[in-house]
Amino acid sequence: MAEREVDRSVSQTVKAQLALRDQILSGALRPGERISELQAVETTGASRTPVRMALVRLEEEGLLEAIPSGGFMVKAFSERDISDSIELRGTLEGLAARFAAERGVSARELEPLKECLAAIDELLRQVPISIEAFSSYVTLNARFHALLTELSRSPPLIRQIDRASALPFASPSGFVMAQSALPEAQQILIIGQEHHRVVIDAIENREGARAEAVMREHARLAVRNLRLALRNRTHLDLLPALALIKTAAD
Amino acid sequence: MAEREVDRSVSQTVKAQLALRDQILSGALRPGERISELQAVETTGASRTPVRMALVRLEEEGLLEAIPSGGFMVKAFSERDISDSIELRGTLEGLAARFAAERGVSARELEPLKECLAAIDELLRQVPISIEAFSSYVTLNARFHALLTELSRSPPLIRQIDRASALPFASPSGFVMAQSALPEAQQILIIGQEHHRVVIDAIENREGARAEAVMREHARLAVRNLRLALRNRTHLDLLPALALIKTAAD
DNA sequence: TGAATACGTTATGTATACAATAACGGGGAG
DNA sequence: CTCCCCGTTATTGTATACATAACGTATTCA
Repeated sequence: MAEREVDRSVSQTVKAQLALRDQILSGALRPGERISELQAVETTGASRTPVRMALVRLEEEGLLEAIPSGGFMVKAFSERDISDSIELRGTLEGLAARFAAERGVSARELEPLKECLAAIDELLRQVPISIEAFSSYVTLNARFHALLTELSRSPPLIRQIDRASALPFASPSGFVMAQSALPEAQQILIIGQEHHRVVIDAIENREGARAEAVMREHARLAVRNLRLALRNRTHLDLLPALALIKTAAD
Repeated sequence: MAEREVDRSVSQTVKAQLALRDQILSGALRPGERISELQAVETTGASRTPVRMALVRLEEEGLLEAIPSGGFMVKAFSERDISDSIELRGTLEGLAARFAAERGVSARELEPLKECLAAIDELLRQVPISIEAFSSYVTLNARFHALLTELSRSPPLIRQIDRASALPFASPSGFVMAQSALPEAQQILIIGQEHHRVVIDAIENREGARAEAVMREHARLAVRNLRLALRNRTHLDLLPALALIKTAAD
Protein backbone atom coordinates (compact mmCIF):
# COMPACT_ATOMS: atom_id res chain seq x y z
CA MET A 1 0.00 0.00 0.00
CA ALA A 2 2.17 2.80 -1.28
CA GLU A 3 -0.10 5.81 -1.41
CA ARG A 4 -1.94 6.46 1.80
CA GLU A 5 -4.25 9.40 2.19
CA VAL A 6 -2.82 11.35 5.09
CA ASP A 7 -4.80 14.13 6.71
CA ARG A 8 -2.17 16.30 8.32
CA SER A 9 -4.58 18.65 10.02
CA VAL A 10 -4.94 16.33 13.01
CA SER A 11 -2.64 13.71 14.38
CA GLN A 12 -3.15 10.18 13.20
CA THR A 13 -3.66 9.08 16.78
CA VAL A 14 -6.54 11.48 17.30
CA LYS A 15 -8.01 10.60 13.93
CA ALA A 16 -7.92 6.90 14.76
CA GLN A 17 -9.41 7.51 18.18
CA LEU A 18 -12.32 9.49 16.77
CA ALA A 19 -12.95 6.99 14.01
CA LEU A 20 -12.93 4.04 16.38
CA ARG A 21 -15.17 5.80 18.87
CA ASP A 22 -17.60 6.49 16.09
CA GLN A 23 -17.61 2.87 15.06
CA ILE A 24 -18.30 1.80 18.63
CA LEU A 25 -21.02 4.32 19.34
CA SER A 26 -22.69 3.83 16.00
CA GLY A 27 -22.93 0.15 16.73
CA ALA A 28 -20.74 -0.89 13.81
CA LEU A 29 -18.73 -2.77 16.40
CA ARG A 30 -20.94 -4.81 18.71
CA PRO A 31 -20.40 -5.03 22.46
CA GLY A 32 -18.19 -7.98 23.31
CA GLU A 33 -16.70 -7.99 19.84
CA ARG A 34 -12.96 -8.17 19.58
CA ILE A 35 -11.29 -5.28 17.80
CA SER A 36 -8.67 -6.36 15.32
CA GLU A 37 -5.80 -3.95 14.99
CA LEU A 38 -5.36 -4.80 11.36
CA GLN A 39 -9.01 -4.16 10.64
CA ALA A 40 -8.83 -0.89 12.58
CA VAL A 41 -5.82 0.11 10.49
CA GLU A 42 -7.87 -0.39 7.35
CA THR A 43 -10.98 1.44 8.52
CA THR A 44 -9.19 4.38 10.13
CA GLY A 45 -6.43 4.91 7.62
CA ALA A 46 -3.80 5.27 10.31
CA SER A 47 -1.01 2.79 10.80
CA ARG A 48 -0.69 0.36 13.68
CA THR A 49 1.21 2.58 16.09
CA PRO A 50 -1.35 5.39 16.31
CA VAL A 51 -4.14 2.80 16.22
CA ARG A 52 -2.67 1.13 19.27
CA MET A 53 -2.35 4.46 21.06
CA ALA A 54 -5.99 5.13 20.28
CA LEU A 55 -6.98 1.71 21.58
CA VAL A 56 -5.17 2.34 24.86
CA ARG A 57 -6.90 5.70 25.22
CA LEU A 58 -10.30 4.23 24.46
CA GLU A 59 -9.67 1.55 27.04
CA GLU A 60 -8.92 4.25 29.60
CA GLU A 61 -12.08 6.04 28.52
CA GLY A 62 -14.02 2.94 29.37
CA LEU A 63 -15.28 2.09 25.90
CA LEU A 64 -12.92 -0.83 25.44
CA GLU A 65 -11.77 -3.62 27.67
CA ALA A 66 -8.39 -5.33 27.52
CA ILE A 67 -8.49 -9.04 26.77
CA PRO A 68 -6.09 -10.92 29.06
CA SER A 69 -4.61 -12.91 26.21
CA GLY A 70 -4.04 -9.70 24.28
CA GLY A 71 -6.00 -7.18 22.29
CA PHE A 72 -9.16 -5.28 23.09
CA MET A 73 -12.90 -5.82 22.91
CA VAL A 74 -15.85 -3.45 22.95
CA LYS A 75 -17.12 -3.16 26.48
CA ALA A 76 -20.67 -4.23 27.22
CA PHE A 77 -22.78 -2.47 29.82
CA SER A 78 -25.72 -3.72 31.80
CA GLU A 79 -28.67 -1.47 32.48
CA ARG A 80 -27.49 -1.13 36.05
CA ASP A 81 -24.01 -0.12 34.89
CA ILE A 82 -25.63 2.69 33.01
CA SER A 83 -27.83 3.94 35.81
CA ASP A 84 -24.91 3.68 38.22
CA SER A 85 -22.79 5.76 35.87
CA ILE A 86 -25.42 8.45 35.80
CA GLU A 87 -25.78 8.48 39.56
CA LEU A 88 -22.01 8.54 39.87
CA ARG A 89 -21.83 11.55 37.65
CA GLY A 90 -24.58 13.25 39.62
CA THR A 91 -22.68 12.66 42.83
CA LEU A 92 -19.57 14.20 41.32
CA GLU A 93 -21.51 17.18 40.00
CA GLY A 94 -23.06 17.53 43.42
CA LEU A 95 -19.60 17.82 44.91
CA ALA A 96 -18.70 20.37 42.27
CA ALA A 97 -21.76 22.44 43.13
CA ARG A 98 -20.90 22.21 46.82
CA PHE A 99 -17.34 23.36 46.16
CA ALA A 100 -18.61 26.25 44.08
CA ALA A 101 -21.03 27.30 46.81
CA GLU A 102 -18.58 26.92 49.68
CA ARG A 103 -15.68 28.58 47.94
CA GLY A 104 -17.71 31.43 46.58
CA VAL A 105 -18.36 32.49 43.04
CA SER A 106 -18.42 36.05 41.72
CA ALA A 107 -21.45 37.44 39.94
CA ARG A 108 -19.36 37.69 36.81
CA GLU A 109 -18.58 33.97 36.84
CA LEU A 110 -22.22 33.14 37.34
CA GLU A 111 -23.27 35.22 34.37
CA PRO A 112 -22.75 32.57 31.64
CA LEU A 113 -24.75 30.08 33.70
CA LYS A 114 -27.63 32.49 33.96
CA GLU A 115 -27.50 33.14 30.24
CA CYS A 116 -27.78 29.39 29.65
CA LEU A 117 -30.68 29.26 32.03
CA ALA A 118 -32.49 32.07 30.24
CA ALA A 119 -31.86 30.56 26.83
CA ILE A 120 -33.28 27.24 27.96
CA ASP A 121 -36.30 28.99 29.47
CA GLU A 122 -36.90 30.55 26.10
CA LEU A 123 -36.78 27.17 24.36
CA LEU A 124 -39.09 25.50 26.83
CA ARG A 125 -41.73 28.13 26.27
CA GLN A 126 -42.64 26.27 23.08
CA VAL A 127 -45.27 23.58 23.60
CA PRO A 128 -44.63 21.13 22.15
CA ILE A 129 -40.94 21.75 21.66
CA SER A 130 -39.68 21.53 18.07
CA ILE A 131 -36.92 19.24 16.93
CA GLU A 132 -34.56 22.15 16.33
CA ALA A 133 -35.32 23.60 19.75
CA PHE A 134 -34.71 20.23 21.33
CA SER A 135 -31.36 20.02 19.61
CA SER A 136 -30.46 23.46 20.95
CA TYR A 137 -31.59 22.32 24.37
CA VAL A 138 -29.16 19.40 24.29
CA THR A 139 -26.30 21.76 23.50
CA LEU A 140 -27.26 24.36 26.08
CA ASN A 141 -27.79 21.76 28.76
CA ALA A 142 -24.36 20.27 28.13
CA ARG A 143 -22.92 23.77 28.31
CA PHE A 144 -24.68 24.45 31.59
CA HIS A 145 -23.29 21.30 33.16
CA ALA A 146 -19.80 22.01 31.89
CA LEU A 147 -19.88 25.56 33.25
CA LEU A 148 -21.17 24.35 36.58
CA THR A 149 -18.35 21.83 36.78
CA GLU A 150 -15.84 24.57 36.08
CA LEU A 151 -17.19 26.64 38.95
CA SER A 152 -15.80 24.12 41.42
CA ARG A 153 -12.33 25.42 40.51
CA SER A 154 -11.03 21.98 41.33
CA PRO A 155 -8.94 20.48 38.54
CA PRO A 156 -8.99 16.96 40.02
CA LEU A 157 -12.76 17.03 40.29
CA ILE A 158 -13.22 18.52 36.84
CA ARG A 159 -11.00 15.85 35.43
CA GLN A 160 -12.93 13.10 37.13
CA ILE A 161 -16.26 14.47 35.95
CA ASP A 162 -14.93 14.60 32.41
CA ARG A 163 -13.90 11.00 32.68
CA ALA A 164 -17.29 10.06 34.05
CA SER A 165 -18.88 11.80 31.07
CA ALA A 166 -16.80 9.91 28.54
CA LEU A 167 -19.37 7.17 28.51
CA PRO A 168 -21.99 8.63 26.21
CA PHE A 169 -24.97 7.60 28.28
CA ALA A 170 -23.46 9.25 31.33
CA SER A 171 -22.96 12.62 29.64
CA PRO A 172 -25.50 15.41 30.07
CA SER A 173 -26.56 14.95 26.46
CA GLY A 174 -27.01 11.27 27.15
CA PHE A 175 -29.38 12.05 30.00
CA VAL A 176 -31.49 14.26 27.89
CA MET A 177 -31.65 12.02 24.87
CA ALA A 178 -32.73 9.10 26.98
CA GLN A 179 -35.44 11.22 28.49
CA SER A 180 -36.61 12.45 25.12
CA ALA A 181 -37.93 9.00 24.38
CA LEU A 182 -40.62 9.41 27.01
CA PRO A 183 -44.06 10.88 26.42
CA GLU A 184 -43.60 13.15 29.44
CA ALA A 185 -40.37 14.49 27.92
CA GLN A 186 -41.30 18.14 28.02
CA GLN A 187 -42.44 17.98 31.62
CA ILE A 188 -39.18 16.29 32.53
CA LEU A 189 -37.15 19.01 30.86
CA ILE A 190 -39.08 21.61 32.83
CA ILE A 191 -38.33 19.84 36.11
CA GLY A 192 -34.67 19.61 35.13
CA GLN A 193 -34.62 23.32 34.41
CA GLU A 194 -36.04 23.90 37.89
CA HIS A 195 -33.08 21.99 39.29
CA HIS A 196 -30.75 24.19 37.31
CA ARG A 197 -32.40 27.25 38.76
CA VAL A 198 -32.16 25.97 42.32
CA VAL A 199 -28.49 25.06 42.07
CA ILE A 200 -27.58 28.53 40.85
CA ASP A 201 -29.59 30.07 43.65
CA ALA A 202 -27.90 27.81 46.20
CA ILE A 203 -24.46 28.69 44.89
CA GLU A 204 -25.26 32.39 44.97
CA ASN A 205 -26.36 32.09 48.58
CA ARG A 206 -23.41 29.87 49.43
CA GLU A 207 -25.58 26.99 50.53
CA GLY A 208 -23.26 24.11 49.78
CA ALA A 209 -25.47 21.32 51.09
CA ARG A 210 -28.48 22.51 49.13
CA ALA A 211 -26.47 22.90 45.93
CA GLU A 212 -25.13 19.39 46.30
CA ALA A 213 -28.51 17.88 47.13
CA VAL A 214 -30.24 19.30 44.09
CA MET A 215 -27.61 18.03 41.68
CA ARG A 216 -27.91 14.56 43.12
CA GLU A 217 -31.65 14.72 42.82
CA HIS A 218 -31.16 15.88 39.25
CA ALA A 219 -29.23 12.69 38.50
CA ARG A 220 -31.67 10.46 40.34
CA LEU A 221 -34.45 11.88 38.20
CA ALA A 222 -32.40 11.05 35.12
CA VAL A 223 -31.92 7.50 36.37
CA ARG A 224 -35.64 7.03 36.93
CA ASN A 225 -36.39 8.35 33.48
CA LEU A 226 -33.77 6.18 31.86
CA ARG A 227 -35.35 3.14 33.49
CA LEU A 228 -38.74 4.16 32.15
CA ALA A 229 -37.34 4.81 28.70
CA LEU A 230 -35.72 1.40 28.61
CA ARG A 231 -38.93 -0.28 29.76
CA ASN A 232 -41.11 1.01 26.98
CA ARG A 233 -38.57 0.92 24.23
CA THR A 234 -40.11 3.52 22.00
CA HIS A 235 -38.22 6.05 19.94
CA LEU A 236 -34.92 4.94 21.35
CA ASP A 237 -33.00 5.90 18.22
CA LEU A 238 -31.40 8.81 19.97
CA LEU A 239 -30.35 6.88 23.04
CA PRO A 240 -26.57 6.69 22.96
CA ALA A 241 -26.54 3.87 25.48
CA LEU A 242 -28.26 1.52 23.12
CA ALA A 243 -25.21 0.47 21.15
CA LEU A 244 -23.39 -0.47 24.33
CA ILE A 245 -25.98 -2.40 26.28
CA LYS A 246 -25.26 -6.04 26.87
CA THR A 247 -27.41 -8.03 24.52
CA ALA A 248 -28.03 -11.53 25.81
CA ALA A 249 -26.62 -13.44 28.79
CA ASP A 250 -25.92 -11.37 31.87
CA MET B 1 22.35 -2.16 20.80
CA ALA B 2 22.33 -5.82 19.93
CA GLU B 3 21.98 -7.54 23.25
CA ARG B 4 19.18 -6.17 25.35
CA GLU B 5 18.24 -7.69 28.66
CA VAL B 6 14.65 -8.75 28.14
CA ASP B 7 12.54 -9.85 31.07
CA ARG B 8 9.90 -12.02 29.49
CA SER B 9 7.91 -12.56 32.67
CA VAL B 10 6.02 -9.30 32.24
CA SER B 11 5.27 -7.29 29.17
CA GLN B 12 7.64 -4.51 28.28
CA THR B 13 4.77 -2.04 28.48
CA VAL B 14 3.97 -2.96 32.06
CA LYS B 15 7.64 -2.98 32.98
CA ALA B 16 8.09 0.52 31.55
CA GLN B 17 4.96 1.77 33.28
CA LEU B 18 6.09 0.50 36.66
CA ALA B 19 9.60 1.83 36.21
CA LEU B 20 8.40 5.28 35.18
CA ARG B 21 5.87 5.43 38.00
CA ASP B 22 8.65 4.60 40.42
CA GLN B 23 10.79 7.35 39.02
CA ILE B 24 7.98 9.86 39.39
CA LEU B 25 6.92 8.86 42.88
CA SER B 26 10.47 8.59 44.13
CA GLY B 27 11.08 12.13 43.00
CA ALA B 28 13.76 11.21 40.48
CA LEU B 29 11.66 13.14 38.00
CA ARG B 30 10.58 16.50 39.34
CA PRO B 31 7.07 17.90 38.91
CA GLY B 32 6.89 20.02 35.77
CA GLU B 33 9.85 18.26 34.25
CA ARG B 34 9.50 17.02 30.74
CA ILE B 35 9.92 13.30 30.21
CA SER B 36 12.12 12.44 27.29
CA GLU B 37 11.14 9.26 25.51
CA LEU B 38 14.72 8.51 24.67
CA GLN B 39 15.78 8.91 28.26
CA ALA B 40 12.87 6.72 29.38
CA VAL B 41 13.96 4.09 26.91
CA GLU B 42 17.38 4.04 28.50
CA THR B 43 16.21 3.95 32.11
CA THR B 44 13.45 1.39 31.61
CA GLY B 45 15.13 -0.94 29.15
CA ALA B 46 12.06 -1.14 26.95
CA SER B 47 11.95 0.26 23.45
CA ARG B 48 10.04 3.33 22.35
CA THR B 49 6.75 1.67 21.49
CA PRO B 50 6.03 0.19 24.94
CA VAL B 51 7.45 3.32 26.56
CA ARG B 52 4.94 5.42 24.67
CA MET B 53 2.12 3.11 25.68
CA ALA B 54 3.23 3.44 29.28
CA LEU B 55 3.33 7.23 28.97
CA VAL B 56 -0.23 7.31 27.65
CA ARG B 57 -1.39 5.11 30.52
CA LEU B 58 0.40 7.25 33.10
CA GLU B 59 -1.21 10.31 31.61
CA GLU B 60 -4.61 8.71 32.04
CA GLU B 61 -3.66 7.80 35.59
CA GLY B 62 -3.06 11.45 36.24
CA LEU B 63 0.63 11.29 36.97
CA LEU B 64 1.64 12.86 33.67
CA GLU B 65 0.30 15.73 31.64
CA ALA B 66 0.41 15.98 27.86
CA ILE B 67 2.35 18.94 26.51
CA PRO B 68 0.41 20.58 23.65
CA SER B 69 3.44 20.71 21.41
CA GLY B 70 4.10 17.04 22.06
CA GLY B 71 5.47 14.80 24.76
CA PHE B 72 4.64 14.55 28.44
CA MET B 73 5.64 16.21 31.67
CA VAL B 74 5.32 15.18 35.30
CA LYS B 75 2.16 16.67 36.71
CA ALA B 76 2.44 19.09 39.61
CA PHE B 77 -0.20 19.27 42.32
CA SER B 78 -1.12 22.07 44.63
CA GLU B 79 -2.02 21.38 48.22
CA ARG B 80 -5.63 22.03 47.35
CA ASP B 81 -5.49 19.56 44.48
CA ILE B 82 -4.42 16.97 46.98
CA SER B 83 -7.09 17.68 49.55
CA ASP B 84 -9.72 17.81 46.82
CA SER B 85 -8.59 14.43 45.56
CA ILE B 86 -8.97 12.96 49.01
CA GLU B 87 -12.42 14.45 49.45
CA LEU B 88 -13.34 13.25 45.98
CA ARG B 89 -12.32 9.76 46.88
CA GLY B 90 -14.26 9.94 50.12
CA THR B 91 -17.35 11.01 48.22
CA LEU B 92 -17.00 8.07 45.87
CA GLU B 93 -16.45 5.66 48.74
CA GLY B 94 -19.49 7.16 50.41
CA LEU B 95 -21.53 6.31 47.35
CA ALA B 96 -20.08 2.80 47.39
CA ALA B 97 -21.08 2.37 51.03
CA ARG B 98 -24.56 3.63 50.22
CA PHE B 99 -24.93 1.21 47.35
CA ALA B 100 -23.76 -1.64 49.55
CA ALA B 101 -26.25 -0.71 52.25
CA GLU B 102 -29.17 -0.15 49.92
CA ARG B 103 -28.58 -3.21 47.80
CA GLY B 104 -27.98 -5.48 50.71
CA VAL B 105 -24.94 -7.50 51.61
CA SER B 106 -24.91 -11.03 52.95
CA ALA B 107 -23.24 -11.88 56.24
CA ARG B 108 -20.77 -13.98 54.31
CA GLU B 109 -19.66 -11.02 52.20
CA LEU B 110 -19.25 -8.90 55.28
CA GLU B 111 -17.04 -11.45 56.95
CA PRO B 112 -13.70 -10.35 55.41
CA LEU B 113 -14.45 -6.75 56.37
CA LYS B 114 -15.03 -7.77 59.96
CA GLU B 115 -11.81 -9.75 59.98
CA CYS B 116 -9.96 -6.65 58.82
CA LEU B 117 -11.64 -4.67 61.54
CA ALA B 118 -10.65 -7.15 64.21
CA ALA B 119 -7.08 -7.34 62.97
CA ILE B 120 -6.77 -3.57 63.08
CA ASP B 121 -8.27 -3.51 66.58
CA GLU B 122 -5.58 -5.91 67.64
CA LEU B 123 -2.84 -3.68 66.20
CA LEU B 124 -4.20 -0.53 67.78
CA ARG B 125 -4.13 -2.12 71.22
CA GLN B 126 -0.39 -1.40 71.26
CA VAL B 127 0.46 2.01 72.71
CA PRO B 128 2.53 3.37 71.16
CA ILE B 129 2.18 1.42 67.97
CA SER B 130 5.37 -0.16 66.61
CA ILE B 131 6.75 0.46 63.17
CA GLU B 132 5.92 -3.07 62.06
CA ALA B 133 2.38 -2.78 63.38
CA PHE B 134 1.96 0.51 61.60
CA SER B 135 3.10 -1.09 58.37
CA SER B 136 0.54 -3.86 58.88
CA TYR B 137 -2.05 -1.22 59.59
CA VAL B 138 -1.40 0.46 56.24
CA THR B 139 -1.93 -2.84 54.44
CA LEU B 140 -5.03 -3.79 56.39
CA ASN B 141 -6.56 -0.37 55.97
CA ALA B 142 -6.03 -0.47 52.21
CA ARG B 143 -7.61 -3.92 52.19
CA PHE B 144 -10.59 -2.68 54.16
CA HIS B 145 -11.22 0.14 51.74
CA ALA B 146 -10.84 -2.13 48.73
CA LEU B 147 -13.29 -4.65 50.17
CA LEU B 148 -15.76 -1.93 50.99
CA THR B 149 -15.55 -0.62 47.45
CA GLU B 150 -16.23 -4.10 46.12
CA LEU B 151 -19.38 -4.36 48.23
CA SER B 152 -21.03 -1.72 46.07
CA ARG B 153 -21.22 -4.36 43.31
CA SER B 154 -21.00 -1.51 40.84
CA PRO B 155 -18.27 -1.96 38.25
CA PRO B 156 -18.43 1.66 37.02
CA LEU B 157 -18.10 2.96 40.56
CA ILE B 158 -15.32 0.54 41.46
CA ARG B 159 -13.48 1.57 38.36
CA GLN B 160 -13.81 5.24 39.17
CA ILE B 161 -12.64 4.72 42.75
CA ASP B 162 -9.62 2.85 41.47
CA ARG B 163 -8.82 5.72 39.17
CA ALA B 164 -9.23 8.19 42.00
CA SER B 165 -6.81 6.11 44.05
CA ALA B 166 -4.17 6.08 41.37
CA LEU B 167 -2.79 9.31 42.73
CA PRO B 168 -0.73 8.07 45.64
CA PHE B 169 -1.80 10.76 48.07
CA ALA B 170 -5.45 9.94 47.39
CA SER B 171 -5.09 6.24 48.13
CA PRO B 172 -6.02 4.83 51.53
CA SER B 173 -2.34 4.24 52.23
CA GLY B 174 -1.67 7.82 51.29
CA PHE B 175 -4.19 9.03 53.85
CA VAL B 176 -2.63 7.04 56.59
CA MET B 177 0.95 7.91 55.82
CA ALA B 178 0.16 11.57 55.78
CA GLN B 179 -1.52 11.23 59.14
CA SER B 180 1.38 9.30 60.57
CA ALA B 181 3.44 12.44 60.50
CA LEU B 182 1.31 13.96 63.21
CA PRO B 183 1.91 13.61 66.93
CA GLU B 184 -1.71 12.62 67.45
CA ALA B 185 -1.29 9.82 64.92
CA GLN B 186 -2.48 7.03 67.13
CA GLN B 187 -5.57 8.90 68.25
CA ILE B 188 -6.36 9.58 64.60
CA LEU B 189 -6.06 5.93 63.67
CA ILE B 190 -8.45 5.07 66.49
CA ILE B 191 -11.02 7.55 65.22
CA GLY B 192 -10.62 6.15 61.73
CA GLN B 193 -11.23 2.69 63.06
CA GLU B 194 -14.40 3.95 64.67
CA HIS B 195 -15.53 5.14 61.26
CA HIS B 196 -14.82 1.71 59.85
CA ARG B 197 -16.93 0.16 62.57
CA VAL B 198 -19.83 2.51 61.95
CA VAL B 199 -19.88 1.97 58.21
CA ILE B 200 -20.09 -1.80 58.63
CA ASP B 201 -22.87 -1.40 61.13
CA ALA B 202 -24.74 0.93 58.81
CA ILE B 203 -24.39 -1.47 55.90
CA GLU B 204 -25.58 -4.38 58.04
CA ASN B 205 -28.65 -2.40 59.03
CA ARG B 206 -29.16 -1.17 55.48
CA GLU B 207 -28.88 2.48 56.45
CA GLY B 208 -27.57 3.92 53.21
CA ALA B 209 -27.49 7.55 54.25
CA ARG B 210 -25.58 6.81 57.45
CA ALA B 211 -23.07 4.59 55.63
CA GLU B 212 -22.44 7.32 53.09
CA ALA B 213 -22.16 10.06 55.68
CA VAL B 214 -19.54 8.29 57.75
CA MET B 215 -17.30 7.60 54.76
CA ARG B 216 -17.42 11.24 53.77
CA GLU B 217 -16.59 12.24 57.31
CA HIS B 218 -13.74 9.74 57.18
CA ALA B 219 -12.30 11.58 54.20
CA ARG B 220 -12.85 15.02 55.67
CA LEU B 221 -10.90 13.93 58.71
CA ALA B 222 -8.09 12.82 56.43
CA VAL B 223 -8.14 16.18 54.70
CA ARG B 224 -7.89 18.07 57.98
CA ASN B 225 -5.02 15.89 59.08
CA LEU B 226 -3.22 16.29 55.80
CA ARG B 227 -3.44 20.06 56.18
CA LEU B 228 -2.00 19.81 59.66
CA ALA B 229 0.76 17.50 58.51
CA LEU B 230 1.73 19.85 55.72
CA ARG B 231 1.75 22.83 58.11
CA ASN B 232 4.25 21.41 60.55
CA ARG B 233 6.43 19.60 58.08
CA THR B 234 7.85 17.03 60.43
CA HIS B 235 8.59 13.43 59.56
CA LEU B 236 7.15 13.81 56.11
CA ASP B 237 9.42 11.19 54.59
CA LEU B 238 6.53 8.78 54.26
CA LEU B 239 4.17 11.23 52.63
CA PRO B 240 3.70 10.09 49.06
CA ALA B 241 2.33 13.44 48.04
CA LEU B 242 5.59 15.14 48.67
CA ALA B 243 7.25 14.29 45.39
CA LEU B 244 4.31 15.67 43.45
CA ILE B 245 3.60 18.94 45.19
CA LYS B 246 4.13 22.08 43.19
CA THR B 247 7.29 23.68 44.38
CA ALA B 248 7.29 27.38 43.70
CA ALA B 249 5.05 29.62 41.63
CA ASP B 250 1.61 28.14 41.55
C1' DT C 1 -15.08 -42.44 17.26
C1' DG C 2 -13.01 -39.34 20.35
C1' DA C 3 -9.29 -37.00 22.11
C1' DA C 4 -4.82 -35.20 22.02
C1' DT C 5 -0.99 -33.33 19.79
C1' DA C 6 1.42 -31.01 16.26
C1' DC C 7 1.53 -27.78 12.82
C1' DG C 8 0.15 -23.77 10.33
C1' DT C 9 -2.01 -19.42 10.31
C1' DT C 10 -3.15 -15.13 12.29
C1' DA C 11 -2.83 -11.49 15.48
C1' DT C 12 -0.54 -9.02 18.92
C1' DG C 13 3.91 -7.37 21.23
C1' DT C 14 8.21 -5.21 20.30
C1' DA C 15 11.86 -2.89 17.98
C1' DT C 16 13.64 0.32 14.88
C1' DA C 17 13.91 3.19 10.77
C1' DC C 18 12.16 7.30 8.75
C1' DA C 19 9.70 11.77 8.54
C1' DA C 20 8.19 16.01 10.32
C1' DT C 21 8.02 19.47 13.58
C1' DA C 22 9.34 22.32 17.33
C1' DA C 23 13.05 24.23 20.11
C1' DC C 24 17.48 26.43 20.20
C1' DG C 25 21.33 29.04 18.77
C1' DG C 26 23.88 31.97 15.75
C1' DG C 27 24.34 35.49 12.65
C1' DG C 28 22.93 39.45 10.28
C1' DA C 29 20.37 43.71 9.80
C1' DG C 30 17.96 47.67 11.64
C1' DC D 1 22.27 46.65 21.31
C1' DT D 2 18.24 44.33 20.14
C1' DC D 3 15.25 41.86 17.33
C1' DC D 4 14.24 38.80 13.74
C1' DC D 5 15.22 35.25 10.53
C1' DC D 6 17.24 31.14 9.16
C1' DG D 7 19.61 26.84 9.77
C1' DT D 8 20.76 23.16 12.68
C1' DT D 9 19.59 19.79 16.10
C1' DA D 10 17.00 17.16 18.98
C1' DT D 11 12.67 15.02 19.94
C1' DT D 12 8.34 13.45 18.92
C1' DG D 13 4.97 11.27 15.45
C1' DT D 14 4.40 7.62 12.15
C1' DA D 15 5.20 3.54 9.57
C1' DT D 16 6.68 -0.99 9.08
C1' DA D 17 9.42 -5.14 9.77
C1' DC D 18 10.22 -8.83 12.83
C1' DA D 19 9.34 -11.94 16.87
C1' DT D 20 6.31 -14.39 19.58
C1' DA D 21 2.32 -16.21 21.38
C1' DA D 22 -2.45 -17.89 20.68
C1' DC D 23 -5.93 -20.16 18.14
C1' DG D 24 -7.88 -23.35 14.94
C1' DT D 25 -7.50 -27.41 12.22
C1' DA D 26 -6.22 -31.60 10.75
C1' DT D 27 -4.20 -35.91 11.48
C1' DT D 28 -3.04 -39.77 14.09
C1' DC D 29 -3.29 -42.95 17.75
C1' DA D 30 -5.81 -45.19 21.32
